[in-house]
Amino acid sequence: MLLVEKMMKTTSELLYRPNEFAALAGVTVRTLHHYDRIGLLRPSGYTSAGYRQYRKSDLVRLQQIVTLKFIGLSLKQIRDLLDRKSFDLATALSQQQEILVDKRRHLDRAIKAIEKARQLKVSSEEPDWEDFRKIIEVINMQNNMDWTQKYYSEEARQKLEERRQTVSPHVVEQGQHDWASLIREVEEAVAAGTDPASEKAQALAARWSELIKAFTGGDAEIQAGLNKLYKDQANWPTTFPKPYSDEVGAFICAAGGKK
Amino acid sequence: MLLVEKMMKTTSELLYRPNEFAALAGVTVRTLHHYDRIGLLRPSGYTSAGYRQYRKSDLVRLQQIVTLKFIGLSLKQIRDLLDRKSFDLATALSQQQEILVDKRRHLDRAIKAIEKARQLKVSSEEPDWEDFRKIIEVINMQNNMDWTQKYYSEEARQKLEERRQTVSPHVVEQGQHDWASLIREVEEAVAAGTDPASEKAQALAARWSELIKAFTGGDAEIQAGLNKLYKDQANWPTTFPKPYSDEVGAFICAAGGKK
DNA sequence: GCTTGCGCCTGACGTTGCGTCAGGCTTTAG
DNA sequence: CTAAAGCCTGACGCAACGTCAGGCGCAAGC
Repeated sequence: MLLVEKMMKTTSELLYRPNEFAALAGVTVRTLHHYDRIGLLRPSGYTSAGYRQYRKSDLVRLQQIVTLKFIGLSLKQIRDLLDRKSFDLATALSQQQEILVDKRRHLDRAIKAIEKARQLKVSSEEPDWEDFRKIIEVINMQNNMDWTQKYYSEEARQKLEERRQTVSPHVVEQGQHDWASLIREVEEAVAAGTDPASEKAQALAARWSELIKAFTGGDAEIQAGLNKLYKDQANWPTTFPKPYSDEVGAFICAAGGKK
Repeated sequence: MLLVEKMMKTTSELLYRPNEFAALAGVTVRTLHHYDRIGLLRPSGYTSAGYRQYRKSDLVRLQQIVTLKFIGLSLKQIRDLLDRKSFDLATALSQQQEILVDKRRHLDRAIKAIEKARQLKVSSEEPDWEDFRKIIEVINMQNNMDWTQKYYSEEARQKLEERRQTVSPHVVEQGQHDWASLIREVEEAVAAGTDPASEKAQALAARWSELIKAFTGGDAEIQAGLNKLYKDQANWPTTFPKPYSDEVGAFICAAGGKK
């Protein structure tokens, strides 16, 4: 026992106490406890009193942990990676990158939604919930595909999914923008009482068809799903999962858009 | 009792059962339970068997909840907002927007870090942890100011903070990029054994000073803090919070960089 | 030798927003 | 009338620690 303690003292220069050690990596002592308990980072040893002792080699590992945490990996993933259990870094990195990009897209949309909502409030003071909700619907329309599950057959949905994966994010962004502006224009046309038979309305309907084609990739099955979607909208209790209003749909229909 | 049940039946067209109701807003029944329990969304009533009953007015509230959740508010915040307890929407929105923008910055940096790490791996196959860590340090250098607390006086830090707020994100991005490339170039110069007195070294040192000046805004106090930082690096246990290596610092010093 | 103060330890509960059983009614479709 | 849905209430689980609470260990000053 005494011998062991003496040995530890002879190498004491290399040992850090929890406080110091944690500070070196910018984490808390509690975090060290946690990592110890879950087996992510075990101290090099314990004193006879149970104090944790760390050394430089532990610091390297801790830094790796912090680094991987920075890019959003879970502690479990980090453990698997560092212990080389069934994982390789390259795969993990590319997967994680995709996940982060997805998250960023969500953030972008949320930020945009707030932006628009704030613009609205400037003019109307009162937070018009209906408008606010619509903004977010439109922004999510093409990206958040949950509502499609109700209308597309499983195969059609898979096709759609494949298409989404082959389409670059930029194009999706573009499409989203196109939809938003087209719907806005149609709404304006409706508000202005434009004749659905007029040239302007025809042009709008043509653009609508174009977008639908671009969206579905010309797949008949998907278009059928869209038709079903639109019919159901008529007795929809609220407008929630509806990407555009009845008026807009009716106008386009009347103007001869294939919808 | 019988009367109450009858009344409910007479208005049964307006009532939704949990399943339907949840589907209308795209949430799960469990979510409704949760919202009920925490008092965020109480059903309009319960049947004698204890079944929850919702109506359209509840749906409006649920949609508001979903909408606010989309922009990242917590359920507690949403409750306070909808119940108009001490909160106003305008403030909440702008605050939330800032938070989201911060998060997006973090994501951007993480994505960039992964990007660079992957580039590294292409060339060296093995994931050089040291390099990987450095990448993230450099990316965070100007943005994640935790380490500055150790070196800057409180006033100097505040100045820095103010400067950061007055500087547009684009400029920060640019500066970050400049630093990264400059440090890389200096590292190459060191590796190539470039003479610190050479013209090339002088040019590098000049650029260095420029960046320091741009970074500190020419503030003497901040520059003093940087000097202190650099001296301490000599006996730093690891390179963790060091934005650049000893060699780079020594080279710039030798080449006459002011720091 | 004794106190003071800082640091260390081990539980153990709190947080956020539900998912996921488990066990037992109720309602509805056939 | 019966079986299949759907509903209910607990209660545990998750991620990554923060935050007590209660109790030692250790070095320094008296």
